[in-house]
Amino acid sequence: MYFQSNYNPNLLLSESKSSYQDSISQKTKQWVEILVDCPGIQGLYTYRLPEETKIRPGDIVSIPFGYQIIGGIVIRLTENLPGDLNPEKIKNIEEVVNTGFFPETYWQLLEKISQYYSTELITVIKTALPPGLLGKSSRRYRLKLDQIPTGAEAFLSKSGQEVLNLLKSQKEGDYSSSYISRQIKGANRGIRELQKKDWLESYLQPPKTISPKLQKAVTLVTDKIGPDLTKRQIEVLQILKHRGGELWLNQLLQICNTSNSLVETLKRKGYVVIEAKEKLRFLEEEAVKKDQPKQLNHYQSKALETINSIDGFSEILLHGITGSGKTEVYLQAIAPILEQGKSALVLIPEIGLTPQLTDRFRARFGNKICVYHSALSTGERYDTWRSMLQGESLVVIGTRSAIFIPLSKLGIIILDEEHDSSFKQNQPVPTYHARTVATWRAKLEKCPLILGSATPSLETWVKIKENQDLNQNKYYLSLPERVQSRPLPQVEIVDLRKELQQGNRSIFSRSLANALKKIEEENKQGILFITRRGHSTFVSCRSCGYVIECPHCDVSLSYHYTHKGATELLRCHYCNHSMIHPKKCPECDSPYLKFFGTGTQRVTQSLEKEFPNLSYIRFDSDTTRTKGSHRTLLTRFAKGEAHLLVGTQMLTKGIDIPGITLVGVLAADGLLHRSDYCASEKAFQILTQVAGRAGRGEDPGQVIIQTYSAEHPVIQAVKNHDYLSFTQAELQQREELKYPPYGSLILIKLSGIDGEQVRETAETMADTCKNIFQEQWEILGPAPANIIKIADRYRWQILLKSVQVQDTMPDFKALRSLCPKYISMTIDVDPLNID
DNA sequence: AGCACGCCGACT
DNA sequence: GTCGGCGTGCTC
Repeated sequence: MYFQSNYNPNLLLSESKSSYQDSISQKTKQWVEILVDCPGIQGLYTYRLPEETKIRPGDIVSIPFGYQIIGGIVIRLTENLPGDLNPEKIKNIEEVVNTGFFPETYWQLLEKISQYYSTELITVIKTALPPGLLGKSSRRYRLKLDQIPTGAEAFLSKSGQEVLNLLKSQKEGDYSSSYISRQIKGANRGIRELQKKDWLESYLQPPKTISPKLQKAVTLVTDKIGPDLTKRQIEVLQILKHRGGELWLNQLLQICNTSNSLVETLKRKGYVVIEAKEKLRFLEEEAVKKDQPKQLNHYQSKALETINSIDGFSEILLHGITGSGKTEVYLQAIAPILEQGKSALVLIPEIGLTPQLTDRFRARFGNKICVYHSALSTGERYDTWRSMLQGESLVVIGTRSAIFIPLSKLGIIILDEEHDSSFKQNQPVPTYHARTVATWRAKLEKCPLILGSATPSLETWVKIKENQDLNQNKYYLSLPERVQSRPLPQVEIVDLRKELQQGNRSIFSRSLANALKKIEEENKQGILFITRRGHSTFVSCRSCGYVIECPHCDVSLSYHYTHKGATELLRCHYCNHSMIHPKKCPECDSPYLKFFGTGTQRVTQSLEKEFPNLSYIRFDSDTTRTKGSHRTLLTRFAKGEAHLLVGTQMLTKGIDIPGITLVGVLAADGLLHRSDYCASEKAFQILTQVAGRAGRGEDPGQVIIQTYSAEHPVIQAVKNHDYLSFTQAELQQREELKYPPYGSLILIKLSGIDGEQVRETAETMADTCKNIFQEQWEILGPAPANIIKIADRYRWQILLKSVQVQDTMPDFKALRSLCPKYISMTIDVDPLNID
């Protein structure tokens, strides 16, 4: 009964073991796998389920663990004891603390991820749950006051006396172990001494599963103003009403400059209620001015109409050109969801880069907005998770990892900029793609999933656009027009080869130079976009050609500029090794050691020289490292403090500043020539996105793209704003080679200290792969990775390619057992980067 | 995280 | 010899 309501066995877990079943068979399942979770340890342990106790996955329990009692989450019930555990040693579950915290489908989702991405369930859980979500018991000490004789100090060591005196200062003689240790150094000795004398007892305080910071909130419960109110009381009520009917008590007192007794009277008279609520940090975000839903254009309202008509699971591609008002559609699609008391999950590529977007959500939904991303402090993240426990309807805006937030009653999932590669996790396993996980989650929660983009990924395009007629759960919605029918910017392509032939050695072509002049004269604003190719700002000797390389990786070091007068540093982008920029060439002693490449700094130097009157703001990873600096820089720019914003990749996302009339791309080539199968797609997306920053206001936009490959199909497609023919040409190539979205890829990555050993392992593994996976997978490699050494580890890889899309991945157990301990092996399912 | 177990130096 | 330092490893 417990799991059947939302559980369709054919949906996700067809090949899984019997982990979730109805409660009738619970009798035979006396073993429970529990996720033990406190700072320091997070792992699965098996416990015995006492008879008569009923639990289901997701319940929070307290369990004995070692010498303490801690909190845990029930993951699944099993019949057989895993591994070689001795049944005698297994302890009972102590108590069920909380039931129904996690949505029923949550564990099915995690298990699906575990299977598809070939990752241990526990690793998936660790990725999904913030550590220390549950409390653990704390050790406390209490004096046995009646046993302590007067003058006891005389029998004690110095440490013992200190502990005794500290405990005596508390009226119960009771303190936590951590408090005592903090107050007295070497307290352990004293504690043991007192215990030995039987003057002290120790006990465990059970975990407080939820340890909310409670604070009193005042809520208005009626609108009428009765005759029983004093003038001052009416004033306070009106202030409260004006502020949305609910405030923290201390805030109210401060704002109204009044006292507790007045509010108590209001409570007694039945105008307000005071209740202790969990204090949540995100509610204290600065207030943003409320805004109202905007008038939609024809396409927007048609899209919204379709979205609103959907009930249950469906995948919607919202293909809206840059500036077409996708966000407004999201906002109005979410509003009815909240009215139904449900929640919405909004995933975006990077929070820091899009303060404008979160502001717009705040302005519309106020404190129902909750922002979640990986840069949150543990405390902040913990708060967000705890607030889910409340079951309130919320709008969570977050990055990739927010797909794991356990919102109950999820009403809609939105992935904005769905083509963005930051939705894919490359580094630790599971190498999940948030878009893929979102599809599963929407399916499980029976809610719509909106994928929004100006340049949809080919996967999404094929999946939804080309299949929309076959499957009623798929919708293609198009916003082909900018809001208020503003035109897309003119895109001009400048061939840098011709510039050079005609004697222009500046990094600015004549076209771009003219446009910059115009910006200066007319006091407009623009963006200069630099495509940084991995390690473009390498340092090389002009005399002997020596290039300074990282001693640990197979790459050249990049020159890093922080600020004027700072030590000049060279840094490795891969292992973060850094060294002081040498004055002379280490090889030939020549002083002509210079850095090459078109980094941001190089551009700003040229800018200062050629256009001394143009002011600019640098916007790259060097200037935006600190928290909130994106916002600061963007606000300054939006206020018109500078003519130009000069930066890299980051400029492509979420910048919506009406004043921008010019977008210049200095050298598009860095994006064009890469070995990845999806290089063209990415280049097209990035260039289209930057171009789309221009002309969002009253004045029309202009885009100038400088390149050495003017005839490249990507460049031509960007020039013509032609998503469709670019996509068709690209898809044809993919189909011929059976690359995604027409086939599946799995990348097996091996690395180790000894290059020869890694190579050998890679070879035996590739042979094994050929034996066991041959029927469905073509095995490419082994081959050394593009950058063969990173952080002193040599890297080899094997690529598995399937000529059809696979939705279950092969079992890699046999392969894993072939991997020696000293070689690390990761399996990247649906890799985006194959370098 | 705790706590035990175990292996080394300084003391009644 | 033993007490107590802390380095290592386990907790179903």
